[in-house]
Amino acid sequence: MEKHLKSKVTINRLCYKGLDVFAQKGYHNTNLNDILRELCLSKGAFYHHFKSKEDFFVYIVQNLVAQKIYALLVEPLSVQEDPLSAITESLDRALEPGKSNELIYGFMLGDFLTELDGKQEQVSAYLKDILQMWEVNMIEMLKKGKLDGHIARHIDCEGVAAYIISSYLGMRTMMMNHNPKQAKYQYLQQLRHYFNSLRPTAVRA
Amino acid sequence: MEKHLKSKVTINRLCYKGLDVFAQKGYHNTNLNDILRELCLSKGAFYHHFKSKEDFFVYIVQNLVAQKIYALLVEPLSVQEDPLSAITESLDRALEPGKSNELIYGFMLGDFLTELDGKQEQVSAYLKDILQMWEVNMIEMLKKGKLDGHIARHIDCEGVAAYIISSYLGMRTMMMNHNPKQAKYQYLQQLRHYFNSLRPTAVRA
DNA sequence: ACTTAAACCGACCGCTGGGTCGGTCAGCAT
DNA sequence: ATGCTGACCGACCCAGCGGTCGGTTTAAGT
Repeated sequence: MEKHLKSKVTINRLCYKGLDVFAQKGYHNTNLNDILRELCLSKGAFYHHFKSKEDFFVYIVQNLVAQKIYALLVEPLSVQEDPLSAITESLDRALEPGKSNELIYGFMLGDFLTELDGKQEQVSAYLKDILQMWEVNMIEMLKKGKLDGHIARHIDCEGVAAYIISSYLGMRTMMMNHNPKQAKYQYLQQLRHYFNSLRPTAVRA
Repeated sequence: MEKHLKSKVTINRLCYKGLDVFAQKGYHNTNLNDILRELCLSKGAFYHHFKSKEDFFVYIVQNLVAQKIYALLVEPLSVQEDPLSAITESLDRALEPGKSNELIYGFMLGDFLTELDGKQEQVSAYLKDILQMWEVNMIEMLKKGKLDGHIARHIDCEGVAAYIISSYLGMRTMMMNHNPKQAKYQYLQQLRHYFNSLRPTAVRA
């Protein structure tokens, strides 16, 4: 195989495995040796491609997590006219339990932020950026929805976006005690109730 | 001072400082040496009273966190007839930024659960218990409120409780990027919107 | 074929931090 | 006085893990 390609393949293997392990065990609890052993790679291979564990993590966040969040939670917001429906559907899709290895990307942001806040300011800045990207896009869409008559005029779009994201991030912690499928169903149900309270009274379902 | 009393004092100092540091830096990021140095105590003193770091943490969770959660978030639910008002007020009070050292106890549960899940099953079991105590009490009160006509009959109380707690836990992550006072205000505002959607239509504000 | 450099190996380093252990000292009982 | 016990000290131990570095293999250029 070409060297260039081989390098790419190795980096990819490292990143996907890294994402997997980081998501499962958190940043501090994850050690490189475990990842390397599972991939049959050496310390040298790792430090040939990345200059530190932190660098590695940031690379993963920017290249895998950010893109997934965007594709799953940001981009779908603008394809529909009614922002509340768009949000509901995007979350529905994001919560769909895919193949076994599929990760629920949105959640990880919250987890990592919780773990790295305070310490590791560099890293958490990147995480915050991603969350904020989601938030500002949602606010934008909500405001647009207000103009189009999908949302009552007195509603505070910033507050709504923060509330939606909060509940989404928090659900992870709750889901650990419950059946995921049921939790998803319940969550979306309550989200719909909440959304109904945001609509102009004449349109309320 | 009597020996017995002196021991209690030391344990108390350790626990309160420990709670403080754990809440700020998380479990893994907290090291005993820092705590000990700040209290001018030695390793020996610590391991005379606690058999491990984990033991120490569990002791704190069971003795300080659980009680505070109960007093702040569980007990107040039953003093009022309308559960939705009771919940709003308890969260309002829980989110009130008290004295500088006051901790927002509810949040920590979510943080620790997020950090310790997977690994450290013993510990996270205790944390889950506390969360569940909150949840089942809330469900109970919601069901009672339904009978009393404060909540619409078709509402799924389990789902509502999970949704409330989720949003509460998740708000911590969001609040890190925002002004806490404004975040609290926005949060309660949206909570009220949501609650309005749960009331019987005739009573809806 | 020879050179070069990237990809990779794995032994090693050093720090961090949980945990140990022998010792000291104060207070209390006999 | 004597002995005992519980509170506490702090030097030390050691495992884990991030990071280093000299060496080896392999693919590509000439």
